[in-house]
Amino acid sequence: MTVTQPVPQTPLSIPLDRTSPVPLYFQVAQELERRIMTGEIPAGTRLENEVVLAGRLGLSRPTLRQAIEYLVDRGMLVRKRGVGTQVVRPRVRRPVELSSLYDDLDRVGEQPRTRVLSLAVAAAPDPVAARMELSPGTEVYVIERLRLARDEPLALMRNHVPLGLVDLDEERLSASGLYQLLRGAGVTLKIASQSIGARNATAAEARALDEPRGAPLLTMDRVVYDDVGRVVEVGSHVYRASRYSFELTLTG
Amino acid sequence: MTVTQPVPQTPLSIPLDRTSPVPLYFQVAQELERRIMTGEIPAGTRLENEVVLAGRLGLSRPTLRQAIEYLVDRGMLVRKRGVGTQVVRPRVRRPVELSSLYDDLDRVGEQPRTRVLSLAVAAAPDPVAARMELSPGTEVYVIERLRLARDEPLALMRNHVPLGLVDLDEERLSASGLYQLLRGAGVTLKIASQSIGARNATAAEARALDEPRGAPLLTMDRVVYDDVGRVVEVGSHVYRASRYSFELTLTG
DNA sequence: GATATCAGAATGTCCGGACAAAGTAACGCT
DNA sequence: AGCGTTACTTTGTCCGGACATTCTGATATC
Repeated sequence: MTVTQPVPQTPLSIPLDRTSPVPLYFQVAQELERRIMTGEIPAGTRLENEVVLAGRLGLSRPTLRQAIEYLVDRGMLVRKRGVGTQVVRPRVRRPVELSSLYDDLDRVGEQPRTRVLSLAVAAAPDPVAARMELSPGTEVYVIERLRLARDEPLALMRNHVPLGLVDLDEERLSASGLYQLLRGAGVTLKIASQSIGARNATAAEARALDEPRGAPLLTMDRVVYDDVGRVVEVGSHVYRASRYSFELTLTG
Repeated sequence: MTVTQPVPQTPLSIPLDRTSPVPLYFQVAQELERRIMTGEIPAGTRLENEVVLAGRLGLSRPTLRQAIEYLVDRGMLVRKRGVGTQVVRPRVRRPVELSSLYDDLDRVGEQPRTRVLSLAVAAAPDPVAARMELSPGTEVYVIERLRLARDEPLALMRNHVPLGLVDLDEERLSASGLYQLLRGAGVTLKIASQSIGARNATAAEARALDEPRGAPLLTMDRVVYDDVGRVVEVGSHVYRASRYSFELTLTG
């Protein structure tokens, strides 16, 4: 038989603030996440069983379970009935968030800039109207932008946004991302369904993106819904494959 | 002010089998999901409040909440404190699963076939070894396959699998997908981190995939971990962009 | 008439307890 | 020594209740 590896185990102690508006289960989850991320609790560690741990922290088992469940959902812990709860190797990236390219670049210090090529209110083309679940010919914002990072062109973006959600103007679109503006207008982005493909650049695209003719491009078509099921944005973007790729994390 | 749209509401009744090994909350969740998917409960419907509904179904509120939570996580319901729970427009696709191309094609009846181009045990190239968290030069399975759908070439796939997890041979790889074999060997695929990009085909790739020279290809690099954090597979694949795209759903 | 306050309704959090199911390991029998 | 059985540990499911927080709309006030 194989020798079972020693499984480190720590008697866990977490300070809780019962006067805080932050829920107790979330305080526990956050603190655990921090310790796992920093390596303070190394991968492979087995947590004490729920009953004991709840007792030690002065919490009820349901509350502690809620904290653990939160981390299991995020892929940081694994539970097995009859066995216990174990810390999984921390993964750098979270499951893809519903963020815009602008936010992504901004976060990693890539100095995003936007050049608004056109901004108009016009009838949505039929295929777009269909995806937006609007009757053909309904007027929507039509936005075409060029996104740059570190002053290098990165992507051509065409978006369609229904009227009435947010007031758009060139200045604001240049200063921040579309999603920031939507969120700022009280829209809660909830679900997006997207399709990622590839094709060669057209002559115009190659010119705009400073790529040679026939250069490979990544295409991304996305429909975004808010928390009440409305379509809030339809996007059709092309990225320079030489400078961009999609990173994502899947959980099973 | 805008006229608030009428919100349909249904007194809900779900038959429960308390002798079944299927948990009650899951019975409720499944039945609700079915009715939402079939349109029996249309989008926008507001559910009765949790207390009343739990009473009607003969369940406790925590149990009912567990069912609702499951569906909220899957993006089919939306909850708002002080307001209620509402049905979101059903989305065709679930958040991306950790499935292999073979399974995907099989499910939609695309008649997947695999031609094993080479299968060997060899030292992992350094970059691969690094991604697999193995010391340089460790021997692993090296697999090269051509995936066909409806007898048309679709993708070139190169995989690296550590030894000791599963015994691979050409026959079994031809008959099913790699992930099926791994799962069959008791490996629980848990988390994958992947990167999707694009580039032009090399001459050899173009030939194998029946594409013209310089055709755009989608590239996908993936590292898959199991439930105890081991790397179980590293894949580096190229797809014909003319015949394939990645579909995925994000939730925020 | 506009604003502030208040009551009602709904979900969010938390507790304590009970039994079931699954996996592990020790035990006892052959 | 090998094998099946049993006991134990641990998570999974379920119940009932209590109070907090947030949102909506009606009421009262200025």
